[in-house]
Amino acid sequence: MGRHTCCYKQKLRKGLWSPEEDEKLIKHITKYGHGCWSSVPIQAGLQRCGKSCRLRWINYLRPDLKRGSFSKQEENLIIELHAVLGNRWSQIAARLPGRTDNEIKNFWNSCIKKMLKQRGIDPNTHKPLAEDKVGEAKASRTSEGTSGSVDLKVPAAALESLNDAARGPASSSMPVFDTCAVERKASPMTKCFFLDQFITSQSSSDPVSVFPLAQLSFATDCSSSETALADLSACPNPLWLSHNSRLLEMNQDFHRNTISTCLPSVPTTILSTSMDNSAQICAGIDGMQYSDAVYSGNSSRSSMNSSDTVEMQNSSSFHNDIFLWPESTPDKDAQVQFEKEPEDLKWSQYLDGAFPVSAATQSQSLSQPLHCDVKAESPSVFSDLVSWHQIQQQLQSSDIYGKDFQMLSVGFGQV
DNA sequence: AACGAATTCAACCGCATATAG
DNA sequence: ACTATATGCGGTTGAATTCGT
Repeated sequence: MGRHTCCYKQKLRKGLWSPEEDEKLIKHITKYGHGCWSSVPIQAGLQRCGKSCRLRWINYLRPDLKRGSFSKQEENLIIELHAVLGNRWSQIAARLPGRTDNEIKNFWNSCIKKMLKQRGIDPNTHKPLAEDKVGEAKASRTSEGTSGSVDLKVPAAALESLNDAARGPASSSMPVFDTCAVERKASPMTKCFFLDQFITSQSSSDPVSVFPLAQLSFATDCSSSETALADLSACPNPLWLSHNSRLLEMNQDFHRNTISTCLPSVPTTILSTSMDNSAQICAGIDGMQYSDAVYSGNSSRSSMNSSDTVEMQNSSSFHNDIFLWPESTPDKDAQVQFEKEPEDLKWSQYLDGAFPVSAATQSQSLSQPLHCDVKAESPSVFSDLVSWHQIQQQLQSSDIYGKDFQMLSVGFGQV
């Protein structure tokens, strides 16, 4: 345990990487992939430990990094996610395409923390600083009375910000979330569950439908989809939150169906179950207009390979932090892209920016923590996506599903 | 222009967990 | 089951850069 064995070896360079070292590492990974990180420095002729190579690649050299300053949306998302996840930077990073955990962590520590303090918000608790002290005292009193209570990190600040957003001009019909209601629901038995990806639709004739498009992501204190699901099964009163902490009012049918439909999912499965069950899993969400399908997620590493991730970059837009459906149809370039086998894509070409990757597709295919993107061992998702395209085309030609279908395609990954 | 303070951010460290043998 | 090794994560450090005087 502890320090990596290669770190004990002599003559290993430390400190900043030189351009020559970067070049060696890029060339090596471009040509061979990283494989076993501990062997990378030897094979690449670098006087570094594998760990250092990995870090350099992940945080600086990999081509799908966004770089540049954080957008307002990203900033808000980080704050909301932090309210739920705490300092789980890797999980937060998984929901911010092109950003690394290190980058987000630095941004949090250098900028957001300061900003929140200036606004009178405790960056740790996400509550107003003055109120926080009262809350602490209250918490200590209640904890004396309730042993073994669940540490429910209900994102009060996030909900506050959502309420602010909901009060905005673009969201007159948005639900105004009642933070008190959340607290009421937050009995010791309550747990929060998150859907990585779902879609809502609303028409005059149909009730709002919710399609749980991806796997159950995580619970506040669960390590995997499986444990989250086990918890969900045992939890009588779960709180459903979207990836960015939005509170979802779900009825019991939704809970039951989610258990049966949300587990390790591949795109075709998602499609079929979601489409088949869409009528059954209508949930009681009133007036919900946004979609959280903007970021997908593959937080469940146990069930999905990172290269299987279907990540969507919004070609849509936010207004007042509310997701707006795109008017345009899916990007045809992106479709062409996915119809190619990943093996056809030369990594070196990618590094050179040679092959045509639309902005949307770029983050789709490469937004998740790398290392798998280089290996490109699992083309299954691509074939699934081809199927998806075929179905999509059929459905579009039939013109039956109209806007719902458009929503689905957007949520599915803007393919 | 020069200096020190503040800030940023790449990289390191140590630990926990996963995996292979 | 146990041990050694590999990987990933979050906290921390410190060099480089920016800012203020």
